[in-house]
Amino acid sequence: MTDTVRVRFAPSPTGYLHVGGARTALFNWLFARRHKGVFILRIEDTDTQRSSEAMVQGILEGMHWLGLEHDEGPFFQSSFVEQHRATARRLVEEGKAYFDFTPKEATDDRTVKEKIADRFRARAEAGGDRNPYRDLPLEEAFARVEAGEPAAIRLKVPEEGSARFDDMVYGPQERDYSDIEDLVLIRSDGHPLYNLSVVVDDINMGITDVIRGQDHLTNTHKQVLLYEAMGVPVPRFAHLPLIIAPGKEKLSKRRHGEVVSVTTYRDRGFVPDAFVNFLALLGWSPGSDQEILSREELIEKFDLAGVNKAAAVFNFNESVQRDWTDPKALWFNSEYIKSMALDELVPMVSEQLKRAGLWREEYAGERSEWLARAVDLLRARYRTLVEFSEFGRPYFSDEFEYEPAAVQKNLKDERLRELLPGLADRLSSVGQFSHDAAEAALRGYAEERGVKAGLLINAARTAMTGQSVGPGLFDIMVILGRERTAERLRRAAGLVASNP
RNA sequence: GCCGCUAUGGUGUAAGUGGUUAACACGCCGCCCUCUCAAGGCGGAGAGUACGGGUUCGAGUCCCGUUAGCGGUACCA
Repeated sequence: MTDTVRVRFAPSPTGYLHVGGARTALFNWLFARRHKGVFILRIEDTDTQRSSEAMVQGILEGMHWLGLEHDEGPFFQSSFVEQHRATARRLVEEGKAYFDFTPKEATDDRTVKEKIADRFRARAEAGGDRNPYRDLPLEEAFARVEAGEPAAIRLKVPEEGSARFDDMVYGPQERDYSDIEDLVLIRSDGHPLYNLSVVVDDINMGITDVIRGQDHLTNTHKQVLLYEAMGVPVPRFAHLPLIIAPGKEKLSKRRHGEVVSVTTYRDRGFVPDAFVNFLALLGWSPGSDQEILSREELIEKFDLAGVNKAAAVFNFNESVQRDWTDPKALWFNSEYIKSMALDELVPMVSEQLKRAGLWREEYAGERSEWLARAVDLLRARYRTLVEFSEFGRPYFSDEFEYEPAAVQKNLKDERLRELLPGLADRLSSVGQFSHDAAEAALRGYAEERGVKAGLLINAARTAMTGQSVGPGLFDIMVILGRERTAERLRRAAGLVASNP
């Protein structure tokens, strides 16, 4: 037990990195870091039909964005197929596996479930006899293979007794051998299959702890059988509860699309640490009330004993635009945005401004301090980075839209047509253009003209940002500066509604 | 069909070896603050622990059954 912990994340590149995969990767990474072990990335690309290079890139990108850097790899399973074949062949020679000459059945993946049911029924009618090739003499079997007859290789599962292993999350697991079919190790076309490949690779990579989704729980018995057949020690296993869709439906890439893809969260303005924090608490708890946990705290507190057994609902809501994903994920993000170190936030916002075409070179130079102030002013009211370039646009550009509802609400009083330019003049004359000076000037002007300060304040906010909501007006004025303030106030006079 | 896993407010989770009115967070509602919206502060509604049986002085915690959801059962991964 003093051996170095070695874990791996082994996605198959048949799709983008989704939240379930990301959570599995995260837990492996946390476990490795917690135990000062090694985190390995292995791409299981043996399904050549469905795997693609683009998906490999997508997975790598997603992991990099999440900050889950691997210590070894990426290894590609496809480069180990010779070894997989050799292992299977050796098992045949040792009498632990056998050649099956039964002609391959055509499979169409769309109807597998029905096929399985059909097969079960047929088997029950036939009396459930076992494979006739199971006990074919070795010489005869090899002779037929030499002669070119296609054969799959299957593992000989014991006829009586049961397989068992102890799962670090789900506890002791037992399954009758009679419920396990002699699994195919190598297809008749020579292609190694999943259960064989993982086991061989995990052995080669010295994996000590296999941490993966619960969808592999029952198949683990087959893998344990394989370890035993090869005469090597069985690693520890930990299965993670699955992440499911609202309504406790299963998560489907097809149906739920990009809302479950990690890159969507990157593109829609999530802070990586916030998303990691959210993911960590989906199926795991530190056992305390603490919700906000830094990466370091996560590593320090991570423990498989705190992993929950029930599937966790990822509560996204595709139908509501501003609440497109799990509200708690959004809350974590806004929490990070408003309380993380400003000098970490500013580069993220800068990146967003670049993407939106709002970046100016001065922000990196003489205006860097101004940028930090602007970000600090806005951060408490935004939930994603993207909002800095959307709702935040008027702060970074002179070209922005006036929201009709805001204009309607705050620029409808006809007196404003004249008051706004008047206010601009008044503000131009204040000495130091500060928050307090601007406020004094505005309030004084309002009193002189016999209008409520609120009228001017709300009108000015809409005049300056096109919006009816936002930071305190005088903060807005200071951040935009005297010239822009005056200019926007004058410009907006033209928007004041003419007589209703 | 068969095998397995799971089941605490709408969601994520707490409640060491069974022991007072089931806790926290998100979300929701209200109040305060206030030039608006957030943020922040304060308060509230919302579960009697899927259902039904047991065991026990006592069960969210143990046992059995039912139901539901999910997973597996492939010459997919």
